[in-house]
Amino acid sequence: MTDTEHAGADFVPEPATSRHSYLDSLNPAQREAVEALDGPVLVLAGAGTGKTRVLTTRLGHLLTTGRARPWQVLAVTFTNKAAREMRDRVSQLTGAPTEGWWLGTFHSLAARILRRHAELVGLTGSFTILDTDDQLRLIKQLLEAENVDHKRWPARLILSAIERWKDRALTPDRLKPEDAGDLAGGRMLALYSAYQDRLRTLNACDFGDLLQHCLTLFAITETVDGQTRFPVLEQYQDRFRYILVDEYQDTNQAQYFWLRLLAQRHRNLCCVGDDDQSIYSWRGAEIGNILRFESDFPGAKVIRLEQNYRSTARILSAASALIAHNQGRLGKTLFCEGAAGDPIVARTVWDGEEEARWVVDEIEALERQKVRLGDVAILVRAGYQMREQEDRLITVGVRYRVVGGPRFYERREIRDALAYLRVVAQPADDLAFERIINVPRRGIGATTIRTLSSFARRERIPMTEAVLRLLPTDELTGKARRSLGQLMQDFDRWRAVAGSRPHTDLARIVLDESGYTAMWQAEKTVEAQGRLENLKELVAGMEEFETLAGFLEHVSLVMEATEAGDANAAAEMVTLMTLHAAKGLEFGHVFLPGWEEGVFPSQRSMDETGVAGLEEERRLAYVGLTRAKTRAYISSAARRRIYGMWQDTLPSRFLSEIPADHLDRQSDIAPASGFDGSGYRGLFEASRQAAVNRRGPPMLDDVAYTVTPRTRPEQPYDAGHRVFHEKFGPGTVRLVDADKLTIQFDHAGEKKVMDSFVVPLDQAT
DNA sequence: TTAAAATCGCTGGTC
DNA sequence: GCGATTTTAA
Repeated sequence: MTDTEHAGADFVPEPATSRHSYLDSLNPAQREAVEALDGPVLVLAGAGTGKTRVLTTRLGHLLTTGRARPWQVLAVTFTNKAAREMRDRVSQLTGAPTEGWWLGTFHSLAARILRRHAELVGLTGSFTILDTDDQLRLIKQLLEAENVDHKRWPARLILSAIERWKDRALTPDRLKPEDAGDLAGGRMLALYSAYQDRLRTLNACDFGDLLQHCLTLFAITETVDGQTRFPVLEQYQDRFRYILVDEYQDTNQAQYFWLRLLAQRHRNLCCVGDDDQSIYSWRGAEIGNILRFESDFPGAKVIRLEQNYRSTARILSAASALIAHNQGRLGKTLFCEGAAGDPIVARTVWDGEEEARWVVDEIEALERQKVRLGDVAILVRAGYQMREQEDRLITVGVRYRVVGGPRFYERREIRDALAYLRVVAQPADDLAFERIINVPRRGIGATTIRTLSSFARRERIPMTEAVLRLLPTDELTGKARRSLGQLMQDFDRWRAVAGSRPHTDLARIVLDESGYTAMWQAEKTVEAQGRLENLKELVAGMEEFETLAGFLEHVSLVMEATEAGDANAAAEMVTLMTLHAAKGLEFGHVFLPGWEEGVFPSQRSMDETGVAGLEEERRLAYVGLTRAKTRAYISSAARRRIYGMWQDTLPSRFLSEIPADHLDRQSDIAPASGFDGSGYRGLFEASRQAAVNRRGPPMLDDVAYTVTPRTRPEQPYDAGHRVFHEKFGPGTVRLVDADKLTIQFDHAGEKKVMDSFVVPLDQAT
């Protein structure tokens, strides 16, 4: 391995015998978690028990004691934010340089491995990473090509089926027809295969592929002296002497395989997580991974972090009592040394509007008590609950921010600009090409695009290649033909620029010469003005990166939201977000509106996955409560307008699962009847699915990679043959030049066309 | 090609 | 009941 990984070699670690002052401030369990370096370790870190501290200290400890060099440690997180935080804190702790560390998200680390061996899975090192938009566009095309009713089987649904399979490391060849059921009218497996084929043609990956292709690489074997070896896998197994994983309860099956294979050699795998905070099953997370840890890794040491440093005793007991209603959990007993604190306010109000009024009134009261607004959060179950909270906050004039809004890189102008750059960097990136082919307007309409894409698909070539092949023919008509010719020339020129000038210059040139900037300038609206600003910001943001490819990778893997407001302003704003978005955060005062049956727990979640769904909702409630340091406020409305219809609602069963003496029950209306689950129980049983009782860990067996041969129907034509062309009608072949035919059409004159556009006349019926 | 009309769907959302 | 997307009409 030749790269910058040895940059940390000049860092001299302390001898292992010296005292490490950073250990002194840890409690015994934390200290044990930091010092148990060898063998498999599971750190069960309850909410607010100093998990991040343990993770970073452990990582620092590995390096300071000289047990491992930075490039021998693999540290994996789920989000870029977590990775950044860990990187910052460890380098602060050890003073070691951070280059060359294998610290990052699953996807960025997998991409790093994959880029080095891309050829082995049929990609090149410059492969593109697609986002959801690209994926959906691709799937829509495939649905059309496969003649699937896209009303009945929306692209979103097809995509999520594919993603769930990838989460479980199920490639198309590992699926049986019954796995797909009647999805896409029985065409689902064909669609999945076609999707993968198409990605390979595009030299592209989706996020799932980053992991999946790694597994394929790891499964590559060779025979040396009659012994089976795994050349790629062993290389990384040898390298990573210590592996550290954050949020292990959120790992999916593919990630589990990936970790397990990498850890097999040194067996120094430390996973940190909390089964009670597993709230992502709907995107493939397997709580079973953490529940099974001890049996997966025999001899594993399990360390429980149970001392909570965040919340009051009241909040902690309430949350513990609530989560105790779950069956499938490893079990922890959280305790704290702080004050008992106030009971949780549980208020019943008449409707949603009144609820919002109450929440904001309470926030104003807190403000009068000198509580900073930055220390207050409103956590909702679903996005649709945000509006009425926002309305009220605006009416009253309380400053707030919404976490999880639209992101910088998801804005239209940014995606357009990136699409141009992607095509420059990678001519085979059809999805990017299609995005900008007629932006700004160039007179290339739906018909032209359909011609191009069907030709490209038939020939198994990228669209830009299809354009080049069709340009010298008459398949393309006047306006479209001229603009496409121009566009191809432009891209050639830009690619030359890419080789000679800095990529920020390239971006300016491309946006300018393509007419893209002009397009927004022509629109004299405030919105267009903002878009131009964003484009400037994009180009400015590119400065940080050395290469265009580096920048593009950053964009696809690190999709960061740019902060709209200043950081100092954020300190004085109420935070409004979903419970999911709140995981890992803490606030002095937490408002939890909408605790009603059907809303929270969400009816849909219970309908779809029964008891498992309910337990996940309960974990979400646990996450919500444990975000609060000093006070929590729960509210439920007696009726609520859902999808425009008024519905009477019952208080959430979660309220009745919190011991009454921890609650300060307040009500504006007649006392609400508590939840009595009797009517529901049968339903839950009936809809219980096999989600939980999955058997032992499935093993990764050998997956051989096969290249799909390029198939091209042979259609030998000769001068004199009678043929039929969809657009030009019947004609006679005059000249044959490889796949290009010159044909004298009966009604349309002489044209040059591609052979694949015509059929022998006797077949045309 | 654009604008109006109709339709859909509606839990969570990182990489 | 609302907003985004898609279809249809001009």
